[in-house]
Amino acid sequence: MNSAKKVGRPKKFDRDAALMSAVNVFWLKGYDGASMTDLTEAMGVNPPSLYAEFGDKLNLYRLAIDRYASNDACSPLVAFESEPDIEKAVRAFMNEVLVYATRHDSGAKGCFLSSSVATSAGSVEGVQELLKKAIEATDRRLAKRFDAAKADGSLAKNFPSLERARLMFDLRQGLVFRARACCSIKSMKSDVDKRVKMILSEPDS
Amino acid sequence: MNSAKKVGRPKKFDRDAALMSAVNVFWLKGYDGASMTDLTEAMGVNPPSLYAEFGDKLNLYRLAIDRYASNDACSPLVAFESEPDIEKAVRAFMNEVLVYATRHDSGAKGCFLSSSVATSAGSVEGVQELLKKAIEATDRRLAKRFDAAKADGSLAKNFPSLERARLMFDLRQGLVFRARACCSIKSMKSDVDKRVKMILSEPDS
DNA sequence: ACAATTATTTATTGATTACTACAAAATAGA
DNA sequence: TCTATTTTGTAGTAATCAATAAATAATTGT
Repeated sequence: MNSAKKVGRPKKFDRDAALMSAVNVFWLKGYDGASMTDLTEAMGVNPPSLYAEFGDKLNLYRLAIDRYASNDACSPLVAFESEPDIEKAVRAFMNEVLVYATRHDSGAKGCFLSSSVATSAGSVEGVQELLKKAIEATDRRLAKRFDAAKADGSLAKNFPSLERARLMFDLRQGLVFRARACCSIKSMKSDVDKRVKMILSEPDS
Repeated sequence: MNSAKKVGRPKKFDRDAALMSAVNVFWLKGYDGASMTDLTEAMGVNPPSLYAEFGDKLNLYRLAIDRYASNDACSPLVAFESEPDIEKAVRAFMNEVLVYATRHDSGAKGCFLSSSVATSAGSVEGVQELLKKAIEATDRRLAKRFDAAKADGSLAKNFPSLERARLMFDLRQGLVFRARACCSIKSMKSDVDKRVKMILSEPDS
C-alpha cells in the first residue's frame, strides 16, 4: 500500500510539490545557475533530506524534467485538444503559446524544455534523451488531434498530420524564442492568422 | 592611428581571436557553466590580462555576444543571400540550417544566440536587449533578400517580405531546437521541400 | 643606457559551490 | 515506557568560483 503509515519520523514536505518547486527554480535559473541553496529554499527541504529523497543535483534535474514533461497540463496543448473546431483549435494553440511564452507566473519565460533544458542538453548527461522523448511525444500528441479532425471530416483524407504537427511545433519554438528576447507580442500576434492558414492548407497534389 | 605602436610590453594575444574563443566556450557551456578557468585556458589569456582587456565575466559575455552577432558569416544567411534563384536560396538556407545545427566545429550545436544566449536572457543583465537587436537585424536581413527578388520579378509585388522573413526565422528555431535534442537529420530533411513552398507561397488576396 | 609604460606570470584572495556528519526529534510497534 | 526506525536541523566539509596583488618581463621614447 502507498498510504500505509511507515515507521519513523514523517516527512515534512510533499514530494510532488517539492519537485514542482525545483522545476520552477531550474526554469528560472537554468541547471548551472540554480544553486542547491536556491533549490533547498524554494522546495522547503533541507539539504540532507533533499539528497536522501532525490539524489544529487543532476538526478534532481532529471526528475524535474520528467515531472514537467509528464505534466499534460501544458496550456497550448490543452487549448489545442479541447477546442472542437480544428481551425479555432490551431488558432487557440498559437494564441496560448504567446500568452504562455510572455506571461508566466514564476517569472520564467518560454518553455522549460525549450529554454534551460535545451541549453543543458549538450553538457548535462542524460538530458538529451529526455528532451528527444518529450519532443516526439508532443509531435505525436499534436498529430493525434489532426487525425481526429480527419476522421470527422474536418480535414482532407490526405492531410499530413505528423508533418503539420512538426510544423506547428517548430513555429511555436520561434515564438518562444522571440518572447525570450521580449519582442513585442503585437508583432507576433499579427502573424498568427496567416500561420494558422498555412498549417491547415491543403497538401499539394 | 590604430596601427601606431604603443609604449609598453606588447600584448601576447589577438583581441578578436580571443573573443571568438570566448564565444565558443560560452556557446558550449552557457554563461553559468563557463568558468573563468575554462575561458582563460581557451583564450590563451591569463586572468589579470583578461580582466584588464575585457572587464569582468558579464562584460566579456556581452562582448562575446556582440562579436558573434556582428559576424555576418553565419552560413545559412550567407547561403540565402548568395544564391540568385530565390527558391534555391530558401532551400539552401534550410539545408544549411540543418548542417549548421547538427555539425558545428566546436562541439556546440545550434546557434549561439538561440541556445545559450536565449537561456540567459532572463537572468543575465543586458542580454535581452542584445538578443532582441540581433533577432530584428536578422529579420530585416532576410526580408531584404525577398525585396530584391520582388524587384527583379521573381516574387509577386504583394509578397509580404518581412512576414515571410519572420516565418523563415521561426522555422529555423524549430530545427535548431530539434537538433539540440539529436532528432534525426533525416526526419527534419523530409520536411524541407514543403516548407520551402510554404515560405514562397502566394499571399492570399 | 635609462626611465616610463604596459602586459605577463605566479600565487592567492574571500566567497560560494555541491554535498555530508552528527545528533536531536518524531513516529510505530512492543 | 522503551527500542527501533526514519527524518529533521545544524554546522560543517573540501573543492571550485570569480577576481586580484605583487613582482617580473618586454617594449618605446629620450
